[in-house]
Amino acid sequence: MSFFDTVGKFAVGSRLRLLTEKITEDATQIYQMYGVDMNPKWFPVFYVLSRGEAMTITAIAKEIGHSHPSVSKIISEMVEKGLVKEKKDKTDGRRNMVSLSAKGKDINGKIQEQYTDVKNAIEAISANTQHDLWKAIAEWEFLLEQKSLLRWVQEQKKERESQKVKIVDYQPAYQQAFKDLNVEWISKYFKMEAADYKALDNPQGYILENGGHILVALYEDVPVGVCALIKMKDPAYDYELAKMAVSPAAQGKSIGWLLGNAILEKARSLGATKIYLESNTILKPAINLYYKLGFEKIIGHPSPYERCNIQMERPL
Amino acid sequence: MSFFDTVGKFAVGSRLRLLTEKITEDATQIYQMYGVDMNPKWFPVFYVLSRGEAMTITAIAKEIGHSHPSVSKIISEMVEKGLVKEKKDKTDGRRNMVSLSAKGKDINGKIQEQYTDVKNAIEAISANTQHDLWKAIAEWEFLLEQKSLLRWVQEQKKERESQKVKIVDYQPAYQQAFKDLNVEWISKYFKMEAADYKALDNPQGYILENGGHILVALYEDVPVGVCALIKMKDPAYDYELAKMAVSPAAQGKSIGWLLGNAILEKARSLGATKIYLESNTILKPAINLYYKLGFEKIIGHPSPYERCNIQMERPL
DNA sequence: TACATTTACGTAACCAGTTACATAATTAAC
DNA sequence: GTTAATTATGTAACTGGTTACGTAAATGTA
Repeated sequence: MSFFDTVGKFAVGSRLRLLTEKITEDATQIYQMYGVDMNPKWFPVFYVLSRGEAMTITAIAKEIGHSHPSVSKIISEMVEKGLVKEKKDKTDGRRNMVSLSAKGKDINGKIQEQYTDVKNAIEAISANTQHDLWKAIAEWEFLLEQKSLLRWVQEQKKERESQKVKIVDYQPAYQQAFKDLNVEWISKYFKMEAADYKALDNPQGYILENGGHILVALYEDVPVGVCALIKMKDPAYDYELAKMAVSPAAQGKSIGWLLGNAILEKARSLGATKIYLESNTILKPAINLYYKLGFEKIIGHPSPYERCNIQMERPL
Repeated sequence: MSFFDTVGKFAVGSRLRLLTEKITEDATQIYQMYGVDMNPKWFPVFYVLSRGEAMTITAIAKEIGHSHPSVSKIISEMVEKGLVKEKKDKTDGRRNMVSLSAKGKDINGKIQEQYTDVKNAIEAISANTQHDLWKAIAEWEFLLEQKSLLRWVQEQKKERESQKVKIVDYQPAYQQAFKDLNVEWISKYFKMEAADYKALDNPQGYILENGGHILVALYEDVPVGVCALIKMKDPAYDYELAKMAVSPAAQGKSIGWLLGNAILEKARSLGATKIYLESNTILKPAINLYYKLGFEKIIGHPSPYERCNIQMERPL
């Protein structure tokens, strides 16, 4: 089984499963050794009931981390063996109150020595290791509770992919992409307006030659995001951030974030001290991004666009 | 799920199972995220085949640590999906040679980025822990390979129980036990002889009053083992170790060992320098015990007992 | 007070593995 | 050259869990 040596950590799951099996396989014999007539899989249920209180199926399930049907099955097996007894709750007809029978309590007495021996055996094994399995499990449980493995992997993917993104200056070859990417979202959520066409059909004349700038995000050399910095007439601001668009196919690569930061950097290098933008609150991810980039909501600035219902600014 | 906090290490198995589940549950979604049309459970098989060589079912099973029927099922599922192809071995008609199909190889290309992201994710999780799960698993695998959990527990049990054994001096109240325990094994393997009855019916007159000693092992105050030190006439020896018997019901508690050591200690305190015994080689556990106690085989000493075919001595 | 929602729980079907068993092909032994 | 033992594989049945679903009781709400 050289498998794990070569495949590495990709197969933690498989490896854990095999270890679990190895640890579990002797369980039946161990119970026999102590003359305890119990199925190992009943143990967690047995244990929580051994405290004496009657419990409902779901309460047991929750405590031991099983599904309720699993507990339901275990209980009916234990009832058959006479280890536990069931009793309908008088005040709540749904509840099935389960508790240890006399025989169950008797077994609980016998099992105490087994507890200590197994516990000591596991501690003896641990004493022979450098790395504490028990504590490591607890840490993993905690970390995966906070953030699932899926999320951890997603972050790695995003990280790796964002390193493949290059932010470059606009060139005439990107005009089509600049238009297409913007038309895509504008026509999805709103209607294209006259001002849109002016800027998108002729970014050269309408944006760049008026002192503006455009940045393009390339993913594997394909333009997947654009963003413009438009020179404003209003003396309170230097530039407006506008025409920001990211291809839906390239989501999850932090392209908006990279583009936004690059454009702020560009503005800074041009000596700007305050950037303006306008948007619409139905574009939640965009608004979120703007907040993350340091923009703050302002009120009372007029807009030529019908679709805008929020204005923001970002001091540099 | 406070369960594990209170039950402690007795439930490692359960706890490992839950962690395995938690790690495994996202696997399907992770494959989806990378557009890889593969069932997570196929992965180990897929991985070993991705090295390019055609392999038999059993070779795969052995390498990944599954049973062969498991691999057999996985392969037929993968064949159905077109990921692998089967081919009967020409020189050995039993063998089913399995290898990746073109489609399988294609997926192998796509999956590479997934490998690195998952590996990095797991390393990122590990970096947030104090205790290294991966290394801890490897250590446990190794230790359980050497000695199963059952054996570890057995040792703990023996250790604990042997602490409940008390070795005490003979008293008339133990005469019945002294006789019964000896009759039990003698009549099981041989026939009771005249010399046996003399010693067992009257240990007081036959052993103690002739300068001998008897020790009794009590387990929870019940006599479960006996052993006598009989004064010898032969000037070469001080005492003979004889009439050692341990109840079969009390096996596995090291009683023979404790009794043997106590009797040697007693002999030493009496100033003896050499102990003699005779036995029969069909009593393998007994002979083993004598060797462990430091006895060595000698030849050419006459015995009054028919059943003896081996003589041993132990210098003190 | 009636109706929708939630909760408790059992049953059924599924899942990913296992062991047990049967069969065919190969290899070893007399 | 038979016959016995071993090996490779597939099929069936089992295991210890799950999710999906249905029903009845309790609870919340208009």
